[in-house]
Amino acid sequence: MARLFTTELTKRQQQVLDWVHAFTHKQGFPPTVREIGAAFHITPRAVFDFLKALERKGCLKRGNLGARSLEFPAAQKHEAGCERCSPVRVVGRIAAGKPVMAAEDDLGAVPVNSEWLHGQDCYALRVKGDSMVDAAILDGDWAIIRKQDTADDGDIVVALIDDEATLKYLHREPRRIRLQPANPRMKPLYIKPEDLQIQGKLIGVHRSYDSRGGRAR
Amino acid sequence: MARLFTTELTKRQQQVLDWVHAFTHKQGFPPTVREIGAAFHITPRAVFDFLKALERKGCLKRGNLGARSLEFPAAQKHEAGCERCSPVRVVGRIAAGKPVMAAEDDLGAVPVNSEWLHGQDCYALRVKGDSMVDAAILDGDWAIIRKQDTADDGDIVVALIDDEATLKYLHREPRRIRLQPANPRMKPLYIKPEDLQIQGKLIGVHRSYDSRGGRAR
DNA sequence: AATACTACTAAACATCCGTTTAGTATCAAG
DNA sequence: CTTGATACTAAACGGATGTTTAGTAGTATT
Repeated sequence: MARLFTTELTKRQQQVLDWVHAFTHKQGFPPTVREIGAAFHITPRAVFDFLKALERKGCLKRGNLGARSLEFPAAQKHEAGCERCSPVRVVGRIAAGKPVMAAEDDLGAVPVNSEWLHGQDCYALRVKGDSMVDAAILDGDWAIIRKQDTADDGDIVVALIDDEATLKYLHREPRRIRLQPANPRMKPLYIKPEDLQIQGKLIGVHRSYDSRGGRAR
Repeated sequence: MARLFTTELTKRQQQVLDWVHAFTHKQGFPPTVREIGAAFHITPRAVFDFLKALERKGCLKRGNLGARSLEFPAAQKHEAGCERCSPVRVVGRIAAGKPVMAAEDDLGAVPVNSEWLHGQDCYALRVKGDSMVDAAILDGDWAIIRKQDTADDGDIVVALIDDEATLKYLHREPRRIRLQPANPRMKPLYIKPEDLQIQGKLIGVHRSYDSRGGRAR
């Protein structure tokens, strides 16, 4: 083997990537291979090679939607948001067998009113299922969670049970903990106090009603 | 002259614009006319008409770079993974005899995910009462409203009745409009179609839980 | 010397793109 | 009744698009 796999970019690749980024930011959409080619006085085929190299190195993703279908992973830029809000990372989904606190899933961030956070470490989870409907928390809502390992009686908490995270009411009983769903068709979960693992406490809920025409994909 | 120039969008135009915004934000680049057409089951030519109408009304700009060259005015640049927020003015309370659209009450602003707004004129209302509990909207929640004077059947709207603003489900019936609360203990309100004054449509909900476990202020 | 990656050119291909031409139908205002 | 806007269909045009095939040349590592 001649050369090992690298994620390092060559000077030329960096120039191309920079230009593509600049174009995308200025125009609101990525350039075509010929637009890139024109900027560097090279043929479409040369650009094609650059894009493949940049994709292999994880700098962009070539979609399969034809013209201009370039996607850029993660956020490189965090521009002027408003002062009153902070981006809160979305770390996963709850109540459906998916673990929380897993490796960063690149699910983006949700802007939350800074006043709600009180400067503490928070994260967001996308709610799945309707175990909390009676608490006015619906499937698809974003639950804003403050990281803490204790909570008060009656709080809505994120609890970890068998590597599954669930959103439930916390109720302490004499010799056990009751994790109560807010859904009459669901039974409470009883666990031993020493098995209780609280991942955080619910401090807020965000919901979006998307008005979509046509068919959702 | 038959009809005066308007910047108001029709219901259908609004649906198309919403879909285009959603696509752009999700993909990082705008859709092609055929992608829009596929979503609404219409021909490219019909989409072309919509884009021209939306351009005339200032909702977007068709570039001259061929495929996907749509630009959106206002602040919103759609870069993948970069979510931002915009401050949305709080203009009052609802469902308790207080008028909306009153003089600025200096109730502050709520930061809302820009993704939800689609660059359109929105405002926030503090919910009072439990007329919408079954729709998972509680007393004290912030209702994020998009200003519009029409809505689809089944939408949750802000309707003005005798100078009072209420949040209700909109249902059109043969000779009347039914404004339905989401609370079994409350009766629907029937009004004549010509008396219906829609102030906006619910696009989002924000809720904050107090640190003591109860509800925020 | 062999291997692998970089950095390109030239020409071509099938497909996809925005747009055009030519219509149909509905609605509302003057 | 006309005008203008909305909301579409059907078929087609020319050009732009990503990609492929077939190369050349240079560099760096093994």
